Amino acid sequence: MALEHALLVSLSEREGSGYELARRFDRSIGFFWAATHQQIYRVLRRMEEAGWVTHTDIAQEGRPDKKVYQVADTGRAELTRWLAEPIEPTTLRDELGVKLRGASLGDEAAVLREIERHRDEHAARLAAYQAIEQRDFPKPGKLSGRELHQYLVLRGGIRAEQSFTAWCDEVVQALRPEGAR
Amino acid sequence: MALEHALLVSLSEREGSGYELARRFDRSIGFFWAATHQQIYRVLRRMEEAGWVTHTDIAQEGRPDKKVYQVADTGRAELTRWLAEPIEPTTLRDELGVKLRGASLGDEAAVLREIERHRDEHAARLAAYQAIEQRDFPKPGKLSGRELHQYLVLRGGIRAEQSFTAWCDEVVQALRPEGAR
DNA sequence: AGGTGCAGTGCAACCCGTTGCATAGCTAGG
DNA sequence: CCTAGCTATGCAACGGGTTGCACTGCACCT
Repeated sequence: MALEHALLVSLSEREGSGYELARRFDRSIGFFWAATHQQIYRVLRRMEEAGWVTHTDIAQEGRPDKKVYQVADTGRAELTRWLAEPIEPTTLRDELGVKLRGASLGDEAAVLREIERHRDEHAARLAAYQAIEQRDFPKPGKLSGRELHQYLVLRGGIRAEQSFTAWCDEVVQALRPEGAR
Repeated sequence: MALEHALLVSLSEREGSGYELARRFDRSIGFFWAATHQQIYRVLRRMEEAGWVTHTDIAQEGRPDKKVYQVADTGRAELTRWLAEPIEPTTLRDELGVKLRGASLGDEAAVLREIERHRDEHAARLAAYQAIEQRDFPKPGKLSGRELHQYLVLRGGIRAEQSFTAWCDEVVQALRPEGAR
């Protein structure tokens, strides 16, 4: 149920097409809620049927036309309603833990390499998030309102990636063969 | 695709019924991959059709009969194959980030209370995991093989909960109204 | 000249997971 | 005595998400 509301949040900040929303997600709400263009298109249509958003067709030169969506009153009301509603705390969901748990039933060295690969990928994401932090929020102490919320969401992404890479390092340290230590 | 393999890992350690597996998940692999009994029953049946597992009916007194599943050779081979295969690094997926991101479009105080509630829940999980750590792995330096892997998975759960509660605290600190600081 | 990549929308099929419900008998507590 | 909760399995329906594919036209690189 969260994709609808994530789209409402994003469209409340600025109207946009499905394609634009997909790219925005990659850079911000996507830290907490990823989505493909397919899904976004489908959900936008459903939301329009429900009257939460409306769209305007925009003709472009040299590019395909696009549908720019705006939040309607009903959508704003729905978002407010949802924000006040409690949600279930989530649990981690990562296949890597399953692999590690089963490592002794297969090629343990391969699992270890996989963990190193994931560590590198998460470290790269961490670096990307930290670059955004430095560039867009150089003085976090002065923020308030919407900007402060955006910053705190980014902080969540940073903390998650830090913690994951640190865990991978712990695992690699513990499993690296004796000779390599 | 990971539930099948999580079940294979768990059944490789010890045979068991769907019900037992559901409870085991709550205490170990569940840190990384949660599952309901419904899903487990369905997947076990599918796995049996594929020849990965077999079951024995066990009659019990005063309790319903149960189906105890064992891993077959094909299942063992499949698990080994999967363990060597690369998987995609995951991204965080938590509605709470979406709510925080949209907080200024609704009742901000309610969102803050929700974040505090989640912090408490995650802190409780952290405490539960740490209790398991103390009880089952008092001397982690001496572990190796399967036990070491189990311990490291638990460490992943602990780190994730620590990092999440710390993030919630950061958010609460930053958003708490001036007077309350 | 040809391939890659971006911008833009969309269909169809599938898989995974959740929710609500049903059944059944035992045990423990109020 | 009755209700709640545990053990144990399962059906049916739905909703969310992923994957593969299709079409168009421009820009850029080799």
